[in-house]
Amino acid sequence: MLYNISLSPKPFTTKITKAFFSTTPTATATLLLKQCRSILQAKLVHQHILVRGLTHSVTDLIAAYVACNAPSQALSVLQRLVPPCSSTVFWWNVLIRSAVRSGLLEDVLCLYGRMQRLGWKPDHYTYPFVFKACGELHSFRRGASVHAAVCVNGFESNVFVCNAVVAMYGRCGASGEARKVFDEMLERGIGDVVSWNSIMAVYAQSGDSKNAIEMFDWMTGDFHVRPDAVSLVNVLPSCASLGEPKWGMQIHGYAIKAGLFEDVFVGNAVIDMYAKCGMMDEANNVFDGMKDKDVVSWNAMVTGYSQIGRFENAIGLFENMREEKIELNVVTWSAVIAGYAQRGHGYQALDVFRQMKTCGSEPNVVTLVSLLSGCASAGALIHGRETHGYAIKWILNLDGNDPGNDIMLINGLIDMYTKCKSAKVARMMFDSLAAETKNVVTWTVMIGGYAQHGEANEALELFYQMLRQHCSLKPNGFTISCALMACARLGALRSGKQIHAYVLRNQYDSMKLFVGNCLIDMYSKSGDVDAARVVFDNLQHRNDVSWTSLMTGYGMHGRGEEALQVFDEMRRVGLVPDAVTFLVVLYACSHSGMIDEGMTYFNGMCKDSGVVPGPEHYACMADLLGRAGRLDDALNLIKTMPMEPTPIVWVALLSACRIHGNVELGEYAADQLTELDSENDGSYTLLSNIYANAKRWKDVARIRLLMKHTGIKKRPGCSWVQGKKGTTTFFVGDRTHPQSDKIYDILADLIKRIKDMGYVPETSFALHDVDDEEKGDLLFEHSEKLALAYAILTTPPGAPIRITKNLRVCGDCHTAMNYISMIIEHEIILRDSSRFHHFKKGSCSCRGYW
DNA sequence: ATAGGGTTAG
Repeated sequence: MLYNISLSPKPFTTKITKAFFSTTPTATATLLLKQCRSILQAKLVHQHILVRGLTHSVTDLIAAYVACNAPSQALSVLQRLVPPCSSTVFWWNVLIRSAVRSGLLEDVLCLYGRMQRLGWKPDHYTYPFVFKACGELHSFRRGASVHAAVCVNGFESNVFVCNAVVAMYGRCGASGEARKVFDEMLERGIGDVVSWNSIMAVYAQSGDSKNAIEMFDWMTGDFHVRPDAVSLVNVLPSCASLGEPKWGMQIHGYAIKAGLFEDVFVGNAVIDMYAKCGMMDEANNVFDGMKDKDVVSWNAMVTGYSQIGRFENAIGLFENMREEKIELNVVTWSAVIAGYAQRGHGYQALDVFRQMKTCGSEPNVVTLVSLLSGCASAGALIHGRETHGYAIKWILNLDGNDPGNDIMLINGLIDMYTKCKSAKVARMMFDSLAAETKNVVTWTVMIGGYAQHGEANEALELFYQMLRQHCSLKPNGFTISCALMACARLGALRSGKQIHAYVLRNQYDSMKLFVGNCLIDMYSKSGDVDAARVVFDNLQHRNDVSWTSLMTGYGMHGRGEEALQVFDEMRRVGLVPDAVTFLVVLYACSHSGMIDEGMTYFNGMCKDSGVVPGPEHYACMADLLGRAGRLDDALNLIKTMPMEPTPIVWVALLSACRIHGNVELGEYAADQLTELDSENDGSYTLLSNIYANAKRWKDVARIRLLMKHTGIKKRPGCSWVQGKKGTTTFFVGDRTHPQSDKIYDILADLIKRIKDMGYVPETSFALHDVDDEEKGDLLFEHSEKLALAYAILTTPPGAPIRITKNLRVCGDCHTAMNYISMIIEHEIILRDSSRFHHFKKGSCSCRGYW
């Protein structure tokens, strides 16, 4: 609080100054004050005035202190003056203005209060400054009370004051109040072009593009007010955010006609408008035609190209800027870094960052945050850490940092660490933050990080914690999407439904499509595809993701016919299938044994829809043919691939070999995988199982040794049971559950009973070379069997049992569950990594296609 | 008054 310091100069005692001032009269004091260039000089003269009692010089004294940038000294003089005193309000205004300019907003309000307590009335100069401060402080309460004072003191007919009121309400997020004041101005006939600009800015900043444009339309139409450059620059961003260029083009034309286009600000705003509408050719025309370009013009072009994915053009322009020696600023660098980051090229982003530092440009928060997102998408932990270090240095070197910047950086860091598989580090950062520091994004990146990282349980727990602890911090659409993603992973139908209810109770209008699609995905993957259908049918707007999510749901449930119906419907409404859509269609066929249909779609996708099959599509076909036992056809198809087969293709063939016990082809596929340096733990397990099935124990041992040597560990199988109180997790051979003994007892009893019914353990699904008896035991410790026993223990009779497994369900478990479903009072709904298995009285919905 | 940044779906 610079302005509260009340300083009286201490007596000055050097001989020289005494000698210098001893003969100076009042007039000389005034003259000297005008020449003061430092606080020290002003203080000397001040001292002299006090000693000599030259009271007439006080206004000059205040002026001198203001000129020497010593507002607190000026204030201390000012405060001793008593009204009426000519020109004093002027000096209060000068001080208030300097406080506004230095960003000392609270001081502005203090000065405003103090001047009134000392008996001065603010005037039409004072109020705009005070409103500016209220606006920047986003303090509606204080702004409104000053507005009331304006009305009481009869300033509501002053156009400057009223314009400031409009802007203040806008900054406080009260566009309705702003509009009221604006309308009153129009009624009084005192509105000017600045008033129109102000109300347009209010709407533009609150994201109300329609109203912003409507105001522009009225202004130029019914009211015949000539817009100036500011009007255009205010309204153009709103045209862009409508996503269609109709209004923007009109205003572009208007700017040319009105001769406002020479203004570099207008040109830049037009470029930006076209760029945001994705019309880079138009933007380029404007850019080429501009006489004066500045760095903003270039940057708008660079980011425009970068954001529509024409990154080569963006980089080209960037190179041009360097050639033409345009001074690159921090925005330019950040935009290029962000461009690389968005395309997942984290390493190039880092490289540009290094160049930036060599060029002597200082990075800011935006640069660092962009860089972090690049590291995140590249999974580059080491570079992420380097950036972390830089961020710490950067924060420490900063004075007067905006706290909003800190949290931005921290959010970026948390996101980077979760995406670089360091969820623990991320969580430590998250936990070390004070509750009031965290914002919605902080929670969302942490929840989303867990959800995507396979720790979906943690994600849901954190989400519920957020709901419980932070009534003031509401989850936004992103948060909801992340939480639903976690439910989808776990197959947590109950939690998913709760979140669905939460969505219905709270308004998530702006995010309807995203949240809706996540709900479809959640219901599909949690075993209730019919609920997914209801959500789908109730969506007002659907996009390709909505359709494919629903198809995935039908596909996972083996309801291939319905999936294909959805596909037809999707094309009927005019949506064009893309690579992902076809992948989903092919999987639906594969899971339902619709081999001919799958072949037809695969063969026609390029011809009919122009989608060239990629390795994923070939992998899916290998899966489809392989499951059906047509292993040679699968191999032949792989051989016709126009590109090198990727690991997933060989894995598909290998798993088909596992199902059909083809050792020779399996070895071939495994060899191909080794050649590709693929570190797929699943492929070793598959090959080992193939050998075990053929009773080639030496080879089983060899694989086991190989895995040991290369340090590849089998990803532990893991199953989740959905219960009333949430999710319970079981790993292979898990004995950590408090009711573990009971669980194993139940399981042993079940196995005994189904053995009597004819169940024979399929020991080839056990990984190790041990005698048959023991292998049986290992099989019984598979996580899905433990989960089933626990579910039987805790589920009320008649209620369905829902289990989700992280890997594919093992063949033995599948058989066992089929038997078990005959002797228990529950249906078993098991979801594994690829599809649903709905066991009901001894039969499974997958009909052998799994 | 114009340009850049962190979180979401198949």
